[in-house]
Amino acid sequence: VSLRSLRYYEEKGLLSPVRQENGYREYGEADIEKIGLIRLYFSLGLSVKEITDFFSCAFHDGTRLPCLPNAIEVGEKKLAGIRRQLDILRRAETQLEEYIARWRGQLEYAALEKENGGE
Amino acid sequence: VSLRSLRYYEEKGLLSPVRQENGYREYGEADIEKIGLIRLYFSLGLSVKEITDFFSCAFHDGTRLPCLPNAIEVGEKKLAGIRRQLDILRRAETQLEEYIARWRGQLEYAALEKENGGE
DNA sequence: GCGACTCTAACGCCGCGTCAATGTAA
DNA sequence: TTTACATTGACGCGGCGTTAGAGTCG
Repeated sequence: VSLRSLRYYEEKGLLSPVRQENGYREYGEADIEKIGLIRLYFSLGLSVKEITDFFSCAFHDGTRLPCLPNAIEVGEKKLAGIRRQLDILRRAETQLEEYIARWRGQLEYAALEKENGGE
Repeated sequence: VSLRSLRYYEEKGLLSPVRQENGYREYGEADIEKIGLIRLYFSLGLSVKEITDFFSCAFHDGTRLPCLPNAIEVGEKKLAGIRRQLDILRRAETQLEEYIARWRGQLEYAALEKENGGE
């Protein structure tokens, strides 16, 4: 986790580490844990706002049940987005494979042409 | 293709449509073709710079063969990147599926608790 | 007083979306 | 004149990388 990322999370209100007298940040265990969650959520494709929503959900006086339907909804939207992205990437993969194969073919053909032309 | 995109391509030197007397842009057939290529390359995950490289390759006095190895190299790197991204997304997909399933479970459990507690 | 660390503040990236202000065509 | 186009210019997004200038610790 880069320094800049931590700064960013804090700037966005996702994180609020305690400050020492000098102004230096002190990351407690809870912060570390939270950072892990943040990274996880980011890796799932969530945005800052969605993550803050999740957090405000999770830490609102223990009763996080009313948030569950919302979480499920957001999660499903994200899932749909991920699947769309997967589709796109898979298509790009096969396309690119074809292109590369074609280029290789052109290279070989050019090599042959050179050989025969050099005779 | 949005107007802004065309402006952007032009701004980046990917495109240079002829101007009419009034200053209006005129997109010829070659431009249209080029736009298609640009979109294709973008969809394959290439950056502006890589696309310009490809173009300077393709239009450098007909002999584009010396560019092929380069193109293949770039292509393979992109392919590797795409595959990494696919991996990440696939993981995110299953993770998210698990999370959602768990949330659903919690919801059901909560509903049952309420029923029983109400008795 | 030096080097290794920290801090804040700010700009840059990329592929555009989205205004605002102005000019031109029909 | 209105109205529907076109133009340039600028800011905004998101998740940071990176630099600059100043402070702080050992």
